[in-house]
Amino acid sequence: MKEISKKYEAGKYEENIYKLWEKSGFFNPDNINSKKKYSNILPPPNANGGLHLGHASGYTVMDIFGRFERMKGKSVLLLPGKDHAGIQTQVVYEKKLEDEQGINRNDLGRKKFFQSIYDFCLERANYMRSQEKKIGVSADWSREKFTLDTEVSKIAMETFVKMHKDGMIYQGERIINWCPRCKTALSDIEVDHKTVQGKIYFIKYPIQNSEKFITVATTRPETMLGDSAVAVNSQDERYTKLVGLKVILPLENRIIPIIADKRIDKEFGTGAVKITPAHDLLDWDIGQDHQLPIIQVINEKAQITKQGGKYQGQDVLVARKNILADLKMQGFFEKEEDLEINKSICERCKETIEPLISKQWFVAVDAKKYSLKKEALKAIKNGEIKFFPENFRKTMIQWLSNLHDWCISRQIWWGHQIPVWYCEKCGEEEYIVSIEKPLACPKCQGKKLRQETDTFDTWFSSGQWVHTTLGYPQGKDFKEFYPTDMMIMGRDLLFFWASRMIMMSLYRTGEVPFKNLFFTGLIRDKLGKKMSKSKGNGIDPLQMIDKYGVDALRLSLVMDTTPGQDSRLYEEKIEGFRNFITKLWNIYRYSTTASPEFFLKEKIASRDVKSVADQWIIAKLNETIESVTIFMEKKEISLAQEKLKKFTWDDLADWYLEIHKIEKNNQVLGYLLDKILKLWHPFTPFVTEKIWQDFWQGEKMLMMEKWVKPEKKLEIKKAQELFEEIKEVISKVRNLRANYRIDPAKIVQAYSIKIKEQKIIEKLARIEIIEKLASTKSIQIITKNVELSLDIANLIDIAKEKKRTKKEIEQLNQLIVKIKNLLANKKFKDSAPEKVILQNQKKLKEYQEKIKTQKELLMNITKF
RNA sequence: GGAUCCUUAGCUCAAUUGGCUAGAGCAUCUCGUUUACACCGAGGAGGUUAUAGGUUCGAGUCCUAUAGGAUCCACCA
Repeated sequence: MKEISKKYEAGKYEENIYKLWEKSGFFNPDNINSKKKYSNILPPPNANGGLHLGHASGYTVMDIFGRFERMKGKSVLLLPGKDHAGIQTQVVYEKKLEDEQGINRNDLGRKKFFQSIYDFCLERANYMRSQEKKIGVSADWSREKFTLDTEVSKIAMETFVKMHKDGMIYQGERIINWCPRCKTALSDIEVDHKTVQGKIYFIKYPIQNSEKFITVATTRPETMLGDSAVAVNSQDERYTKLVGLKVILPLENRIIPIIADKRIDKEFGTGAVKITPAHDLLDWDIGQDHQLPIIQVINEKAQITKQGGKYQGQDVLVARKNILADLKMQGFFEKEEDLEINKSICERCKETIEPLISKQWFVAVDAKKYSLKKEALKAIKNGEIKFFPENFRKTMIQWLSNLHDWCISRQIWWGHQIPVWYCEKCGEEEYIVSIEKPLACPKCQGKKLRQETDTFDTWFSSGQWVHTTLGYPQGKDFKEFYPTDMMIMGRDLLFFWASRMIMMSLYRTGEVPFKNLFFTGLIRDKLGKKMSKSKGNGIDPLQMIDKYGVDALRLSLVMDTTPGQDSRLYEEKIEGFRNFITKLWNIYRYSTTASPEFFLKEKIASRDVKSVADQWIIAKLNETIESVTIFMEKKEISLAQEKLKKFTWDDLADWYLEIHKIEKNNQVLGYLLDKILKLWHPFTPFVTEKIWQDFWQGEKMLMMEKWVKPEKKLEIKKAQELFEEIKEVISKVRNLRANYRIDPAKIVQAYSIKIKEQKIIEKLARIEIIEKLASTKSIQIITKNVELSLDIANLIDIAKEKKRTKKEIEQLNQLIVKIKNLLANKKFKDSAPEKVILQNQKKLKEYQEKIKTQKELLMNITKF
């Protein structure tokens, strides 16, 4: 006989099993002959990265649904890809260049720099791909895409051209978030905020032709070089007289007005604010409304410009120090106070953001001809997309409602260069939007054209991921799989990505990109902290796979989780699921070692279901299949798994297998094993396929088996109740034995006037039923179909048993009163559903029976 | 300032959307014999579901308020 190891050695089989699946070709939907389609475009991870737990949990969910749908007979497409991740990758790569070669991007030049990142990403992508395969994702690798692939980017570029035609693109000098380290503009969403301890400075601005001052408060005194006004709240009585007067800007001696604006907070600082339109977002708005001059005093390297006079060339922080010193010397400095400041930082490199005026490209999100914002809102409000969790819909609606125009140009090299061309003769005022380089300038026929150097925001292309990867508009995949069924992502991508995909795909294709949008939560550590490299509290999924196997990791990532809700992960948890995998393995091991002729059974006949236990377990199985299927369809993975686990461990392993040792029925056992392998496969694909292959030897593959259905014909209701009763009797005996330390090896003698399933009760409760008991005293266990008298009266504490029984009677009495009252209540009868009423009636009967037997028992003990 | 989520056993989480005596796992305690499994089995202890009200025949679940925690968005001159 074949040796099977006691434990499932995951590492030994995983690679080969994945190869088996891959070789079969069924990851590719073209090889599945089915009219029913299911598609999920996988979110592309950053090509430069490595696999972390966030990816692992996402992929697990995607794969679970993918495998489930495939087993339901659909032609399933899970389309994988990689994202060039513009700024992030450039930041990483520049650091690498600096560290390894001591050079920067300018040393290489744009072309070489681009090419070398490209090569780097390609190499990393290979690595990343092998890691993704380890998770078990059943993705079609032959369709793998990269955001910079020509066919993908072409479609994304065409969107820009179309948007331009539709009047949704404009170029403008506006205030934007500038990262001095990345040297690029950022959209609002790419800016993070961080509270830091800082100072607020009070500076006196002298009023023209007066001895008086107006004091302004600022956290950034260096920007005063670019002030073009002082503003107060229009309702602020302290200052109404001053509005319209002029002040002399200290250090610069420029004359600027005092203006009134309702956006100024009276309570904050002195209620008077210096206005620097070039370096503050709110000041920019106020400056626009009051037509104030814009004076740029900070440049793109965060240094003072020529406009800043004697401070020119100084870094902002140096300039701040010098300016404060000069103000003090000249008597304009009033005081400083500590203040918590909410600093804007670059999401990617954490550098302090400088708001600057800069010429950038924008997408109008609410243009006349087509409103990205309104169309997306309409679709979402119409319920064209199902959200998991549902309340994220509201969050999305709110965010979209407040959406501002989107700055899409970045001054980095790693990305899609914007398809705009300038004529060298005509200058920047004239530009041509075209994917191909135009032959000549349409105005002057000049041939010297150069392309815009800016690149697109990464989200401009990844926001089109669904329809570009499917080859909109003519692609076969687009026609077959769009709109896709499912999209799964981390909840942090709700605004960044989900919203943009909805807007842009709707704009291009007229349809939403996906019908279901499922969010995973963040994976936190045991203490609920975010995992991060710097804290060193991260868990490496690959290490966990090596140690516990992928199936265990997959379970630990999705079980006990709720969509969109953060969850905690730690090794003990993974270990627990590894233990379950071992249990599954041992169910298989028992089945084959106990009966060498054992085999999996797809179908069995009613006559094969013989004993009460058989009937009971089949009924349990049916119930499990039913609810697991329903839960899966409702996308309740966690509940499905819980139900399955309970059946597998409690019902099958702990009860049915034990009974199988007493009364073997390999037909039923083979049938059960066939079913649980299929049910578990989406969740734990490796171990189930391994067991399956051991039986079928390559004849067929579990991955392609059909999802199971309950066989109601095999079910007999009566047996269920009886078996539950047998279980209860056995538990009661075990309970008594444990309570009174009766040696587990001791076979307790018992007498019975009424018994069913004698052999099972005898074996599992470790008792022996004999003709006549030696002792006249005995402890009784009474149920509907069983009456046992156990010869253990001399071993137990009678007083204690009496007390326990009395307590139970009391409890039952309370329950009975409660239910009786409920059933007597007219309102309850009128309004409660039929099902609930029946349930309660049944319950009442049960309690009444129980209380009867308990009373008998008490009487019996009292005799002693 | 606006919004969302969370608070259930010592710990981590459930509870099929308002209906069975609120369930699991881990940890803990007691005991371990069997034709799979000690990564195991049997049994026990552990709960006023954060607090206070309300709606309801019925509330962990719905509403209101309070407290604590988390997150997101906006603003902070």
